[in-house]
Amino acid sequence: MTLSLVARHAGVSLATASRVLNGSDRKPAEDIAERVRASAKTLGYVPNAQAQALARSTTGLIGLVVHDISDPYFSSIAKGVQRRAFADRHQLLLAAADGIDELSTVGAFIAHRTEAIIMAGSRRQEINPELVAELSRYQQNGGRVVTIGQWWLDGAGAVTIDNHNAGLELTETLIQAGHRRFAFLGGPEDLVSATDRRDGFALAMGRTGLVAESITSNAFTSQGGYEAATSLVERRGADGARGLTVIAGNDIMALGAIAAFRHAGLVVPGDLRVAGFDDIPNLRDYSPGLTTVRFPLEEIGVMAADISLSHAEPRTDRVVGEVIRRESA
Amino acid sequence: MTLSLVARHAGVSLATASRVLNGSDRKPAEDIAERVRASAKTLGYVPNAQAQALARSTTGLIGLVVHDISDPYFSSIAKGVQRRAFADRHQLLLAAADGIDELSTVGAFIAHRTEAIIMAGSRRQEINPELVAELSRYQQNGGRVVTIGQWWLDGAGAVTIDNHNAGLELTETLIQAGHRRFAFLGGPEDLVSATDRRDGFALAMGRTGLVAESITSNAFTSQGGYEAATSLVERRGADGARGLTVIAGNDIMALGAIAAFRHAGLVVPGDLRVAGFDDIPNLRDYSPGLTTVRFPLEEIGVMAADISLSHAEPRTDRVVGEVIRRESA
DNA sequence: TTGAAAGCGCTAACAT
DNA sequence: ATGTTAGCGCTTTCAA
Repeated sequence: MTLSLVARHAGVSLATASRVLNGSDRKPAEDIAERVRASAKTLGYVPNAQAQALARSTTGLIGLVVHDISDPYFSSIAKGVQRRAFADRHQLLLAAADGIDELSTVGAFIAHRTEAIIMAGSRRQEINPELVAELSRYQQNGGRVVTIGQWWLDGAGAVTIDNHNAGLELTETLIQAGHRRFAFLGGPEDLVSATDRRDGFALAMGRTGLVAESITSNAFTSQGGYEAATSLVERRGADGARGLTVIAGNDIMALGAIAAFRHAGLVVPGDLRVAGFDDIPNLRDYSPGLTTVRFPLEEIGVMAADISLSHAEPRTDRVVGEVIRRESA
Repeated sequence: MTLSLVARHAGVSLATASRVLNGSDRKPAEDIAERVRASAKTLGYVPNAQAQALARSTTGLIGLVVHDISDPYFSSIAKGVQRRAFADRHQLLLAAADGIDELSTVGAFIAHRTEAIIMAGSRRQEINPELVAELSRYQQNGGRVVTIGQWWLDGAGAVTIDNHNAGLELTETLIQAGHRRFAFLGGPEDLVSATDRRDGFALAMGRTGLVAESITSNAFTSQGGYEAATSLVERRGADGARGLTVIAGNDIMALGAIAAFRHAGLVVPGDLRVAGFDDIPNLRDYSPGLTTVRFPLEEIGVMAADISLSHAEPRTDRVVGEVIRRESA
């Protein structure tokens, strides 16, 4: 079903049919318009977005690249992005970039002429220069880039997450609450968000003259947290671990760590304390309640989409976390 | 940057440039090809997927509609779909359909000429006839539809999940293990997957001559489970609830229910037992370990994408659950 | 107000 | 093996 078929069926020109069916400033007469709509309805006309995109040179597409959509951190963000995009009649192209294929993923988005590309949490210590080049060219051609986590691309918008401050505040809060012996079960060394959290932790420690009993680096997953905790217990023995306050790189690592401690016969918060970051959904169901730093994940997605869709200068929105004390620490 | 610019820069025809850059059976000479590739590279050419789609009348897009992408059930499925689609150089259009906008969502996908539409878990007791009409027409025009959960559309492919059997087996397993007093905290009445699980439960009860002490219906969310459990305790008192085996409509309801029981001073599995369905990711971290019926969520996504991309007759794959006993029941 | 026609960037016959 | 050209379905000047 094409527009010209509809036009013929309604006995009008292509141009007129286009004007009544797919918006325009010029408004055809109401009787004509009605006839066209009727024809469209009976023929089951659905506009071809591809053809429209070609003619208007704008696609109504926005692209989101995440590390792992099954990670609650990213799926919460995705939900926000999708909601905001949909409200603006835009469609969401979703891709996962588990590292190496980031470039080809972005390439695919560019091929599809997405109006914006949102990069969630992929800021590594050393950014792939090819990626930067690709995204920069994309921007020069009118594409908009929004990064989530940190700002790391010239000319791009961003929703920055103050991980350093989160690490600092969480640690200070716990120190003020009387905690003294700390271990940090951090995320990957090459992820800026992970090292920022760790550095914030280290700063708080330094200010108080405390020294961390252990600082490790593992995957940002439940398994990563589990392994980090397991090896911590192996190295120090259950008795050595007792009394520690363990800060994990994020909530799912924290949950994995707690599971590992439990398997090692250690009870949280009885034997040791654990805290995380993010406040992922449904944490309320978890026992013990996890002490964490809350970030409004879905809202972050909305903000990123907002910047994507805006016509103004790309802006940077800052998000600061809020320490949430629960039972685990 | 357009193909014709590249062609001119390389001193060849549009057709030749197209052949070397974007596959074709006809293979231009290697020296020519090299020249074209070089030009494309220096000019930073990226094919316009829209134009290609128009010319080839195939978009390389597949659409996925889920209820809520932040629900681990759906995000796991989405991960599988995305992975499989990406492996076939296809892009994923993701949309959330919290009920009413299902039709417009599907409409948008059709406008974008997705090659297939995967509908995850939206099978309601009474299907919107407009939705069916829209999808049927889509299929007649060459689109492929795959439903996840149940098969409910003529001519569509499906990955069916045997919820009835899951409810049956889980209940029978628990009965054999000596459980006698059951309550069922089900999902929404209008969702077939929810009622199928409940019916399987009821069948197992009937076969053994047992009668459920309570059967309720709430939202398929942690909150739904929490409320169902809370009202159960309110109705029967803590003592009345003690000794019950509570089967929830899915895992997140089960976790919500356990939290509610805990807040009511009841311990699982000490005071009562709880089980769920799905085996969502990271359940291992949860304590007590949740007894559930495992479905290979990510694999289900892969299967659905597989059917979407296949050129053969749309098929229906059946997935049966596997009862996983853990500590909670 | 309505219509005719020139693209948008690319593919795929069809010619050469 | 390479080039010419007619579309793909739609928007949008420009004329009427």
